[in-house]
Amino acid sequence: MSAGTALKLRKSDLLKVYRQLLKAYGCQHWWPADSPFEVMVGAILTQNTAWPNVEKAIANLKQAQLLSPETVASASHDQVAELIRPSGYFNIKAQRLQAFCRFLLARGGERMLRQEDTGTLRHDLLAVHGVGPETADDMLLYAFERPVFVIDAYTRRIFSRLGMIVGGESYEALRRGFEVALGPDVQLFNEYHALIVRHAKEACSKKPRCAECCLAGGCEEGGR
DNA sequence: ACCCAGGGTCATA
DNA sequence: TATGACCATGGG
Repeated sequence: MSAGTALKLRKSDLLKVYRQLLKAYGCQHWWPADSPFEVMVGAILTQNTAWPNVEKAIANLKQAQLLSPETVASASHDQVAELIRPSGYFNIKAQRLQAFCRFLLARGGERMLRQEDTGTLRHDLLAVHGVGPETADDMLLYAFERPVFVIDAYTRRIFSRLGMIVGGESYEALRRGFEVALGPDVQLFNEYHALIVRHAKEACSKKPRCAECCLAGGCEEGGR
């Protein structure tokens, strides 16, 4: 629902930050995956987990020929769990992965879901056990190519450090804030979030605050 | 030997 | 509504 006071973000400010990031890092070509289904799997596996661990898990699934909704859904819990072990939380995530694949199959597959409007699709994704706001939005933006702005811990840290948000806003408030300010733009949202992650991961992760940050307002800090 | 990572769910107050 | 516990591996 709408928060009492809608988050006020200026388009010019957001675009300024975007240009700084783009200039510093260049085009990121996200999401790192070979197919939309792989994007969705990655979105679940990367929950609170470092990406290199997810890559190992996905490689295991590929090697076992388990990178399709049908095969994941029909495999045993233990087999899936064992394959995705490197991504952490493997019991929970095996359950989530299989629940999601069952959902895909029950809906007639990815092709059918593509025909839903964005609002309906988002609602349906969120109804799957283990798919929360960020996971759903990763899927919507990077697998379904819908103009949904993804909010994650990095987004909160960077923009609160820049003084553009407080940081404690609800997920929905932030998402709507960015979407309203920028206007629907799949390519922009895609690149923007990719750049945010790139910056957060590699920029000033070792210093509390980076003086030569590519963002003029100052960098995020490493800790939580 | 810590700290933390591209979250989400569930139980309590 | 809002915290806290829990899930678990691997890199710094």
